[in-house]
Amino acid sequence: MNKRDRHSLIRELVQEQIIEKQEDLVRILMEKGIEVTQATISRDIKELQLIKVPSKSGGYRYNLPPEMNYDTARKLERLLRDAFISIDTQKEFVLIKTQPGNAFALGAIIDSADYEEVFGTISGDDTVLIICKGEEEALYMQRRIIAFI
Amino acid sequence: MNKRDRHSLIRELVQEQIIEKQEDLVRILMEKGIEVTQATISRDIKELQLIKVPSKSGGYRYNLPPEMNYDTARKLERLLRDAFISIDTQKEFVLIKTQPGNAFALGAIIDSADYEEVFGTISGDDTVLIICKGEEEALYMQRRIIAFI
DNA sequence: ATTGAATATTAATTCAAG
DNA sequence: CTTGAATTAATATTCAAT
Repeated sequence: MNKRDRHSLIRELVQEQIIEKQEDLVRILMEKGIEVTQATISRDIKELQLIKVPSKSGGYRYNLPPEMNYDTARKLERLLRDAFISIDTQKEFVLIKTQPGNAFALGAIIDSADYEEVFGTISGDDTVLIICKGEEEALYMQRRIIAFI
Repeated sequence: MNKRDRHSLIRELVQEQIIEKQEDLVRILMEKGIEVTQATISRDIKELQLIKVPSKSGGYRYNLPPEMNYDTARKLERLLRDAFISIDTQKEFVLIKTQPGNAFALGAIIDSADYEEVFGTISGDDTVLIICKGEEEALYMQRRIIAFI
């Protein structure tokens, strides 16, 4: 099993079960016949940006990173509904056209949302260029943004 | 300085500065003339449910607990807009009246949101009773819920 | 109930090595 | 580039003491 697969397995596991510590993952993976050490899990957790959350019940639990928060999402939604004109992708780029004067704000929100898939954004007056990490990511971002409209 | 004050100071600090480890808090508090040990900070972090977030830039950072996520918030919003009839508080209780058949779903969402202020909920067919941890908390919950409508 | 000192446990990193 | 073994560092807990 390669790192990529292990990562997605870990993502699943932390959602399904209560993982209190890294050794729990080591053990569960071992039971599945995947041998890794705590060192690797520590690196995986860092790369996946999993967070360790103190739970109400007194223990700890690893979890997926928090989604975009409600306020940010609402802002994005409002802005897109108000000012969106068009969206298109080309290779690893997503180009969003907005009503004049709105692109900068849009770019700022997208930046702050800190999407894993995004390398960076450049905003003008009525255009935001999102530079993604690849073509696939650009298509994904396009879908995500369309979902807000 | 008592625990309550220290807690709110810590909340502020993690928002203002990048706290990479518990010792950072020990040091910062010390500079402010507040002497605490790492043991206490560890307990504080557990009680405040602060999370340790691996940052994009490679380090770690303590942060406030994640807000309710977008999907949950949207569900709550939709349900309240559809089915909300009234809300009232009495002591530590918040009573929400909904269109028949909707209270259970509403209770479930409020439960899943895991509000710090909430002790538990009881849902019937058209009524949700939220039992809060106190009177103040009930008023706060009322305000939060009204904000969604 | 809250805390610190000491300790135990857990997590991150270093340092080869594949 | 990815990993494990060993190590260091960080964090949680225990055990008084207040």
